[in-house]
Amino acid sequence: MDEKYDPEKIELKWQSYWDQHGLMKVWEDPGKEKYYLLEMFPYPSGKIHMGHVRNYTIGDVVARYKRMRGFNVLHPMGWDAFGMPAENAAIANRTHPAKWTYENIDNMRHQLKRMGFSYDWDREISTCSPDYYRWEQWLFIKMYERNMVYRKEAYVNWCEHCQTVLANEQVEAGLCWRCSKTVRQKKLEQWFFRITDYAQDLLDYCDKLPGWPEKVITMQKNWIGKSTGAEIRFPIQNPPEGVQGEIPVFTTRPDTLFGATFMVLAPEHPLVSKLVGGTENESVVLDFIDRMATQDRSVRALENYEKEGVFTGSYCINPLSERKMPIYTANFALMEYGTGAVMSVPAHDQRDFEFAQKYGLDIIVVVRPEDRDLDPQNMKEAYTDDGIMVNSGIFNSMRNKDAMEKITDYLSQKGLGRKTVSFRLKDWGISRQRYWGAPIPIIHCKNCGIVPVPEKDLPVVLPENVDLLEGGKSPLPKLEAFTNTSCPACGKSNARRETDTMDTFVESSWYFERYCSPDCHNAIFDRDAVDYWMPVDQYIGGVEHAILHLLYSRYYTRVLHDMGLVKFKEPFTRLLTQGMVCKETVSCMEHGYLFPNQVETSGEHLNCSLCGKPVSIGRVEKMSKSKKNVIDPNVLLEKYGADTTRLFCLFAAPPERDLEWSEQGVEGSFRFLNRVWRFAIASMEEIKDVKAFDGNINELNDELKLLFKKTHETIQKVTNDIEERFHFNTAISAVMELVNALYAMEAEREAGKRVDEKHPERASVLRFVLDTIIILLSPIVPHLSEELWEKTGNRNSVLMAKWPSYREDALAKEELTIVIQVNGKLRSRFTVPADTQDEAIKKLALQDEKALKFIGEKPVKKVIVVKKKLVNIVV
RNA sequence: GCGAAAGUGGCGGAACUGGUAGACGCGCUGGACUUAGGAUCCAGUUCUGGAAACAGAGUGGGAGUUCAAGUCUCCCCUUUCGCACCA
Repeated sequence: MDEKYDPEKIELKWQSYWDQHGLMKVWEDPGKEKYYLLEMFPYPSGKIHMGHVRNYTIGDVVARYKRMRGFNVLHPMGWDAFGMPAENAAIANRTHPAKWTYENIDNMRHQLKRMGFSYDWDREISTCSPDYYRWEQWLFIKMYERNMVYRKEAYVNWCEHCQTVLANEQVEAGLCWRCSKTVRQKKLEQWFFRITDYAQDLLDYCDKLPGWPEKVITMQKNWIGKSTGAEIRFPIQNPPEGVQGEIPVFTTRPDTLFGATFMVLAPEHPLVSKLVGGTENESVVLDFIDRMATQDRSVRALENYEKEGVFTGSYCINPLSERKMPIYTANFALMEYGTGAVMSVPAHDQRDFEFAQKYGLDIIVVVRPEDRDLDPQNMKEAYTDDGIMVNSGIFNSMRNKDAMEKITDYLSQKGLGRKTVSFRLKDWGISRQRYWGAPIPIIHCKNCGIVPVPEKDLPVVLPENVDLLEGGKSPLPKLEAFTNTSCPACGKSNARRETDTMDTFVESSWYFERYCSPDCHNAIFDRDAVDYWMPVDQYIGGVEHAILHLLYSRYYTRVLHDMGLVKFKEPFTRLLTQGMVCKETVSCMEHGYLFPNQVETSGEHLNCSLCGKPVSIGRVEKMSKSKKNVIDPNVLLEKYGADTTRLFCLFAAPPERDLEWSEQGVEGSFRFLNRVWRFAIASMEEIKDVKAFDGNINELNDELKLLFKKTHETIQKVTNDIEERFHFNTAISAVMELVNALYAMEAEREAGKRVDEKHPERASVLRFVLDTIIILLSPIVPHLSEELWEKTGNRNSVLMAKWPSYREDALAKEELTIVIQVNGKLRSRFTVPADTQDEAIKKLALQDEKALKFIGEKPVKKVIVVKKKLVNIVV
């Protein structure tokens, strides 16, 4: 009976067993408490990588654990299947994005199944399927009806050569990634979601998400970026014909208004071209605007970016000081923030200060520190701290904090401004001029304007019979069979279908609701199912989605809530952001980065397999194809199997931290599983027909009693580690200790130290210990556990087993080790029966030989007794 | 620049509310079993001195609180991450 541990054999066996017996299927069961465990669904790029493996392993352990704790666990998986890589691959490989995507999905599904994850595959969804996106289109129309969607002009990265829009990551140093021509900012009519309507609510609820990592909450708050201040209107002096007479600005420092000496408009500000139209400044200004438009946004955001601007030739009037302020346009003013106009106060704002210095503009100090005066001539930088008001008319000598409010009040009374807030968060632009996405369900009619597609005509199916164009331009606008349509409102046939598709973040903003009833045909989801399952109890994914995906999902949930479709506002009760999977990089002088299999060992040295030269080991970095420090999960599966891979992912680091990949660590995990396997197989005969011990511990001898107690301690430790902190690494080491204890016991027996007869309860205790080890390990290494569970004579899948509880009596210590410190330093220790009183312990400690040695002649000043732990003698 | 997190053996990492620092694993050293083992089992492994008993030092650096500090407070250094012309 010396069966070897053969991971592949048993893993395939149990995967098909679970499948055939439908063990992973779930449905609503009002009699059971639900637990919705969700991992972020992947983009079907072709293969799963170690990041997925780690993410989904963590999730699977929790899902299986919660299930054994009696919860009705929803644990679904699907595909975030729209997006650009499919288009790129399609062009490169002369295939179709749909074909490419579905093939990838098949491959990745197969890989995930091979990992043994406990998904209910009947709930699988692909966002590129019309069954899915028709409800996204439906919701778009509902949002349109509620004025949650609107259209406005916005800038996109545009490559004139390829005639296409580019995503930010396709712009490399201001150039098109494909043709290396200059990318321009181009204005296009686009669709937007009014996420800013919810800015305040999204911010407020940040503090009502105790199950979220602090870090993510902070990132969300920063992203929403609320600031309080005032909107102030500056009249324009002699505005040209047909131009609004004033410039509204947003400022957080209304107290410095008297110090505003010039105005800066963003280059994109519509007023700029109007002000210079027909003037001598026109060509200079327009050149400047044009130059800014061709600049890559990332270049513009670079550190130490030189401030630069031009005078428009116009002036506006400071509403309080009545000073004539020149109007500039400059690169540091952003159209997206506030009103796109800045009242510049060089004395009290660093950017304005630098700009004023460069262009010789006036600096007026209006806030001075309490202990000194400021001389504008000699200032080296702006003074941005608090102080006392000066040069500010009736507000002089106030504290600037007080003046903020007073000035704002004064402005409101005079109708020159008002108190307001500004958010950094912008409305969500969802238009993509791309092919592989969900079509926006809108029809443009020459008579009726914008008309939503009627519900009965949904879905607007993305046509599959298209030729993708070199350069990445969407084929949709030229596809007449798609664009030509009749208007649903007036019936005229000269209407044109919208050809923009939706941002893929839209699909991922509600997929978790769709999982509740993935086959629902007559609604976006089944109301009862969503009421039962949602919200998600535990969401697990990478920090890279800490802002956009999570914020959009929170926003979408609010939209659904306000439409009365769901009862909750927050979709994810608890969030875990797992760390990255990292590995050292290896590179060769000649060949650059090397894949792990391009490195060969010769003696002590590591050499490049291409040229034989020695390689250098680089820093530990996130696994990435470009750095070649990747491990293919398939290779691990072949060599060690799914259980070892899972075990190592969990053991090497706690989930929220980065994990450093180590081949030797994987070996160690494999070795541990073999240890468990061998012990179980060796004990099989002995325990097969025996019931697990659950009797009076006093019936056991010392050896068995100790083992029995240790087992209960392990149950407690593992349960706490998983339940409270998801610290699987310490849970695993607790089980390792228990396994080591089993081996130690056998070693002692073999060494002949215990010649006494076998204790009558030995088999039953052993059975209890082994059953426990198998159950405790089963969420982590489910296949091995199933196999051993079966082999040791248990019935049913270990999935059906109940998570063990620990017996208080078995945890109770009989003896305590008391530590003796002298002046805080550890000097000695002794054991006492657990019920020894503090006074007695103190007495024993003061008699302790070693302790006395350190006390010597010195008088004892004080003795501190910490219950059940230690005695500190102060001399 | 602002904000957050983290610095513990040769390495990955333990140490719950201040109370035995280094669990568990890797690596290394020695031994056993073996034709052989890179398999397995056993023992050792923070550093310094010592054959050992034992003693001293020790959680990035420096101060402080405390009977007692990896853990709390202050200052500094380093690393990682996030934000960064946000008016």
